[in-house]
Amino acid sequence: MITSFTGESRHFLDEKSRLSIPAKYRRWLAEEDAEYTFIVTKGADPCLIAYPAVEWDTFVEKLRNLSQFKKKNRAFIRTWSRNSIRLKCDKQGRILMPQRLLDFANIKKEVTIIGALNYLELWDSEMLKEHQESQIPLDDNYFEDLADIF
Amino acid sequence: MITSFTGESRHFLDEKSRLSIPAKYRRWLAEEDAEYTFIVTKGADPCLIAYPAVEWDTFVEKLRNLSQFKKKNRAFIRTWSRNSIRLKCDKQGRILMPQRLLDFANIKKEVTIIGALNYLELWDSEMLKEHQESQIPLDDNYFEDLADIF
DNA sequence: ATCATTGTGGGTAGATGTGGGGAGAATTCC
DNA sequence: GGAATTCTCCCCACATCTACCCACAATGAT
Repeated sequence: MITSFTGESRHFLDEKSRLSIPAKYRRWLAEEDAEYTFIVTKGADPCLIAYPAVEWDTFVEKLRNLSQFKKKNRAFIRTWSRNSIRLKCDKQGRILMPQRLLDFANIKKEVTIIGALNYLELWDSEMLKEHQESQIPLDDNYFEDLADIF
Repeated sequence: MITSFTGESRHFLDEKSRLSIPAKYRRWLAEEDAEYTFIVTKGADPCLIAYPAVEWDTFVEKLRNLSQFKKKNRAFIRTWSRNSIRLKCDKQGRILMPQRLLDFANIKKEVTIIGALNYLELWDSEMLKEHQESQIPLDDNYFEDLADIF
């Protein structure tokens, strides 16, 4: 188990589409992965998700066990896998972001990186603001539901 | 166990019907197979499948367990086997694609290569866009389904 | 105050994807 | 059987992309 990612920080894409991963997250990763490998994929929300390789491998293990002879499984693996890209930080701790993923999350220049326990969320800062406004507020009902878990 | 293939990339058949295999996939293969051998076969969907030799062997192992005394098994094995071709990358990392397979997948010029964990899918880019069943939209249902697996 | 760390910018060598010539092997045709 | 044709795969070429290196300002730590 990896140290949980928390907090958020604001970074900028440079002209070569490189994005610095905050040093604190890289450091947490270092126990498991000296090469700083992330798997970046499209999120359920309009943002990108970056999994440490170790986390992601546990998903893959399960997907591999799905039979290829079911159409639905094939489509599922295809969709999952084609959108997931294995990216290694360069010596400066940056990741080269494919344009396709940047477009999906509407990332232009300023990026907000959110530590979400076992993964990172990469948001276009503007997008995040808009998205928050349209979100369901975390009202009393939500916390009542949480009570079922804790 | 091989590193899982992920991501997708867009390549072009040249006039000699050669197709470059993305370097990242070749590199992942290199741990197992210094000769970069793939077994290419017709997919269940209208695309081609390229297995690393190692993956192919485990697959064959399973097929061998099917009884020859069932007509359907024989037909299946026959179809599967006759369409499977062992192809080696040339020194530039390209594979010479047999016309018969290209025709099956309707591959003209532009090819989308999808890393699908333990195999690669080769799609004609147009075909992939049109083939609805091959895609699962990244909507709420998709992520709900994910929850069933993980 | 000083020094190390971090995030960002940019030059450049090497890797990568694609095109095409040509030698030798394989196949076909007479 | 032997010649002609096709096929395969090597090589070289070259534009583009990647990831290294160095640099430096801003920040944080001692």
